[in-house]
Amino acid sequence: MKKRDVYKRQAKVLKALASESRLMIIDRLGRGECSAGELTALVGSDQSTVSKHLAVLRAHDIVEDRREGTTVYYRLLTPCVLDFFSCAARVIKERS
Amino acid sequence: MKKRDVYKRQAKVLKALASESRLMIIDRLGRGECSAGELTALVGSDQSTVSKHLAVLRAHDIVEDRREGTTVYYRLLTPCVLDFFSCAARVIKERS
DNA sequence: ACTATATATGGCAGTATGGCCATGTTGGCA
DNA sequence: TGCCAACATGGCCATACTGCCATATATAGT
Repeated sequence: MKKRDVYKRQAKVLKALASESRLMIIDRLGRGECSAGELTALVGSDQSTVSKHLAVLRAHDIVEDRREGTTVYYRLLTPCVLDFFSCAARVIKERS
Repeated sequence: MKKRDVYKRQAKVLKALASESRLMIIDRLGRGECSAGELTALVGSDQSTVSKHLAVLRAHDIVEDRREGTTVYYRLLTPCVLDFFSCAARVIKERS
């Protein structure tokens, strides 16, 4: 693959994560599966807003969902996204 | 600091990186200092566009600049941002 | 002071993003 | 079938981003 395309794909992943709300969701899912409802309460935005954030994460194969009755449970599909937290923490620490 | 603020700061860092052009710049700077002109040629966008990307990276203390005559040289101020590349690569690999 | 080179900035247009409200869909249960 | 609960989706608005062009700034050389 061309190097340019690699940058493009990496930028897409970063964009999918670059949101305060989505980081909250990912951090929570890093501690285990969780329903959309709980995530909505956690983030504190409108239910539709959180659902859209979840759609973004799904579209990027960062999370996957599982329906059980009327409840939809989400979990991390690529747990290594959690590594970004330590990276970001290092950056924030290093520059301050 | 409140957890919420941590997410906000991390999201800002990720946003600063979440751009194909800025990833190209960072990757290049990871291999050593480089002038704004060279970076412009590398990215291939208008000179003003690249200059603005550099301003974003400066504003987030990801790069710093050094003037020598009329030429401005950039270098990574927080080299650990390079870790994001391996993180992103892992994510892309893990989900495919 | 004048000119050329290297970079930065202001302004604009098109597009994307994030939030909300309203509505649609799906599943469980009477 | 009817209804409620849990999510998802469409539409809309305000704001932010990205690219370009034009212009401003800074430094060197004449």
